[in-house]
Amino acid sequence: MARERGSATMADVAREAGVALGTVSRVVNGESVGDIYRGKVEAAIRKLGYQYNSSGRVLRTDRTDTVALMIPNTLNPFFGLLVHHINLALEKQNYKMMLCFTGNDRTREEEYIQMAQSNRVDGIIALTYNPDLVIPEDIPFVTIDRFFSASVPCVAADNFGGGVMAARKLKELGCTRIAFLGEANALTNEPSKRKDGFVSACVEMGMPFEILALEEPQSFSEYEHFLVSHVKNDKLAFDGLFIGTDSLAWQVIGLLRKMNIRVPEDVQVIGFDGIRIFGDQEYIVSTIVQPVREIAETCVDIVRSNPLSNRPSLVCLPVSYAYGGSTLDQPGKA
Amino acid sequence: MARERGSATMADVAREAGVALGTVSRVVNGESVGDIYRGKVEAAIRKLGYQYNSSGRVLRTDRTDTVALMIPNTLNPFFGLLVHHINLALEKQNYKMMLCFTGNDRTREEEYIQMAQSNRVDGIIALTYNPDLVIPEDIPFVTIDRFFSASVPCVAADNFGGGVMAARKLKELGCTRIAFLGEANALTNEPSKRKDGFVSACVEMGMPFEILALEEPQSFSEYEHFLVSHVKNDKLAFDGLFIGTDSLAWQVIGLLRKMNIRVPEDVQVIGFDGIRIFGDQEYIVSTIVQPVREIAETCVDIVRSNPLSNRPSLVCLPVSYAYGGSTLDQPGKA
DNA sequence: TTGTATGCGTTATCAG
DNA sequence: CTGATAACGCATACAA
Repeated sequence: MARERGSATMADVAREAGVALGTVSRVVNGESVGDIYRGKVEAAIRKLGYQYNSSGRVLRTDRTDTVALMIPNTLNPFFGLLVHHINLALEKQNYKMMLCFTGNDRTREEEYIQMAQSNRVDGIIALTYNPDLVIPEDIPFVTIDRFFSASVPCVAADNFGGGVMAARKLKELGCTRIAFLGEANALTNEPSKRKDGFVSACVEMGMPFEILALEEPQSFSEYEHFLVSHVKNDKLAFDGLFIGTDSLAWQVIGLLRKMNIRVPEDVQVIGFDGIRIFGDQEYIVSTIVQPVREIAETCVDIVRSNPLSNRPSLVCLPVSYAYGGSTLDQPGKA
Repeated sequence: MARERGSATMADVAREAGVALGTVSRVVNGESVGDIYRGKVEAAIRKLGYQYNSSGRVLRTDRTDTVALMIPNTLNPFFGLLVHHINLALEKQNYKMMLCFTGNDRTREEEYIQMAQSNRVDGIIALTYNPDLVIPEDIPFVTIDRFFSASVPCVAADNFGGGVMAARKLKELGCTRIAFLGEANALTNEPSKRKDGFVSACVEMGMPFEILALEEPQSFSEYEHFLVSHVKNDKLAFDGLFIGTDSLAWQVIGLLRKMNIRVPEDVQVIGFDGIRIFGDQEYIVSTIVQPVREIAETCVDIVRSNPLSNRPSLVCLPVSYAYGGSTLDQPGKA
């Protein structure tokens, strides 16, 4: 029982205008058509209230002009940022976006990939932490922050460079005893390079450091235990912390304040991601900012590119530092 | 040039299995089919690697199992929350979501409505502040927080009740001189009832109050001017503020702190929306919390309902109060 | 229960 | 430049 909506078809328009169906199609698609014919067709379209129906074209051409974005959620503001910029980048190229929340659940990821295939989306952009996800071969696929193989392009911030930047910045801000706290996914995913860059820079600068890299996203209490155990005489053993994400950094700062350790006076903290409060106000903590817009646009460019052309297997985009209240530099940036 | 993906069709499967096309369709759709036939079909599907292609069904049935969500963006965490819960509610009903960012731009809203119609989505859920948007009649349409007419269902939090709740709460917390700050959209949109409820409760309680309701989303400086002009001898004329959104409340609190007015000791502040930091941690300010999940599920229920059935024209869902540090109650809630 | 045949709305090919 | 016509993949009414 089809709805009564725009029920006129190109055939109806053609009949009304006294032209052939193909001519209507050409007019609708802006191809070259004789002025007289075009006029007749346009009049008929108005008269009948014709509305284009893309389902015929999809069937015929197997192109939907739609890209699926698979992402855990939009509660986390970093994901919200990503969704935002990917949507804008897609829109700019006249693509529509099908949004798929995976909740980091493997089963749902697989179901969404199936769904995307059935729905003949033109490509998939995915942010997933599932190590053994099977990537479909028959559809352009781009991942964010997660390297699968050379045949699956991955776009990421320069996480390693960000780690280096954080270590140098802490030194520049006068820190002498610094540490990294964060998750250490055992896999070769990109974010784990934040720690690697940090370590590398510390070694190079000859600066002592400590690392707490937890394998699994455990409860916060492990971080708490680490920090508490590094307090002597009400003083923290560190005067600078680099923390894997802004979210964790925020929690750590809350804990430190409860422990009567002042931020940034006693210890300076740098996070990672670049989260602003309400999305557009101040940075929540001093942080290494991911170039989210560039990441989004790169993903869209790659997913649109011809699958047969040379696709890069890994694109790293430059990060930057931003002041967010948890360091001793001036808001006027560095 | 169609891609080579799952190029087998139901016809191919039928041929391989030695059955009729219709039988394959019935197997794929889980309709009753003789066991022998089902076995043959399933074997053929596996052998050929057949993948269902929904474009044929869409053309045939005019149903896409897709709902378009029109929303300004996902940078604002309240919108992120809404997108999240609407997506989950849609997924639960096996609907896919087409996400459309309007940026509050009238032209883009209109373009997206066109697009949604061409793409034959099964419904549209829209959060728009555009007063004179033309709502399509031929497609189920639900709005959030914006009442158009009795024929366009609107789902909203109980904004009026929230205003009442805020006023009463401030009184309960010991305030005696209170004020409302916020936008006052001239239109009959739902959020403007926050102020109305506040006023109503103040009058009823016999409590003096002031209102600063700006017509247009101007710069923050007008709010600043209002507050500065209500300071005498370093004391603010108010000891309680109800502010139209958490976002504005946050900005106001920042300003007050700069003015050396302590929150909550000197003045208690209640916002509206229910924004948590990082989406899942503490509330950013003490606030009237919108029942976002219920709003989302109601929208999906309505947009799915038969257009011919009686649809409610306005659904208001109950709000609640939550402590977020900017009031003098205990975290143990009220 | 299964087979057959038609049509959904469009694009694209090919002949005029 | 335009007209006629054949797919595209599937659901479904109808016949067997």
